[in-house]
Amino acid sequence: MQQVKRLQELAFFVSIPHMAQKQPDPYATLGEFIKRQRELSQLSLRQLADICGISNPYLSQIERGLRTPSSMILQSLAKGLRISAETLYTQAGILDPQEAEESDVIKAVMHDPDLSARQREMMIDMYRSFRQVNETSSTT
Amino acid sequence: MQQVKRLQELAFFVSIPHMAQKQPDPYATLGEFIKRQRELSQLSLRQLADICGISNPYLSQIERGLRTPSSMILQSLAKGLRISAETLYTQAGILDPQEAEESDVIKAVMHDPDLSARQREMMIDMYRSFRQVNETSSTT
DNA sequence: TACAATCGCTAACTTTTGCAAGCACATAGG
DNA sequence: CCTATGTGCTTGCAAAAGTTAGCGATTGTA
Repeated sequence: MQQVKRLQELAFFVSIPHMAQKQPDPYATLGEFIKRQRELSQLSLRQLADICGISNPYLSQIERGLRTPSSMILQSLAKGLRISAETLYTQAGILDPQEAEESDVIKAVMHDPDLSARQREMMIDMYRSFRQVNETSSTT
Repeated sequence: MQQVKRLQELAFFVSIPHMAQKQPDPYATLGEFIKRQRELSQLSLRQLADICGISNPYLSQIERGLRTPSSMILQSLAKGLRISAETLYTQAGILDPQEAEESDVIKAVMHDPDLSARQREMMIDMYRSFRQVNETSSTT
């Protein structure tokens, strides 16, 4: 139930510009980021909208943070802006940035679709324990 | 304009189960994949729905491919299933597969310089056990 | 048998997404 | 001056997303 609240907070953060002060990034909201990218590409709002196959009023609303675009629209925007979809998702606060910095083992475990959630958790715990043990024993 | 059509095709592909024959993956659709993950985690539909903060009928519809979840719902599902959001997006056909590079857990473990040989062995054993358990339990 | 709890699903509803039509403003060109 | 074409924005509206209430079926338990 409290997850709902977290979702709402995320939504709020994504769509409302002045909530962006949390991040040091000057283009913190998804909309601002997209607008910035569009302007860097010298594209007008309509041009980008046409390229992406979405309507121009809608793109306008996205840029101003009035609408939260769906996954597919976001994907389409990523293609239009020649940007990795992951970058866009990260900007939108949808993808975890720190995940990229995790160790390869953890990443691999997280990505393995053949393990259950519990099993993944166990393997990651195990891995972290090993790392910790090695840490302390080497500083002896 | 033809981008619109591509979007629709993607939507169709994502949501309609029997369109999934294109992929060799037996859990090709997002819904099937989520269901599989949920069952691996021994969670009932309602339990996962509660964890993710969404309604159970909606999760049911997602699993059956009747609804396309938004980015935020997908993210929430990823968290609930302890799986990388990227993996989920890739399954949904929203992220390119090569971007998410499903690196092998064993390979990652083998290459990790911070683990001892013994620790590597243990992790790989553990991983193999899990896989085997899942194998037998899914052939029910 | 009956009562309670859990499973997944259906139906009806509210909310949000995304679009078509059209507004106001600016820069030109005839 | 008047049309033309560009910019971004506002306004309803259809179609999806997502929720609440409740169904029938199953399981355990008294």
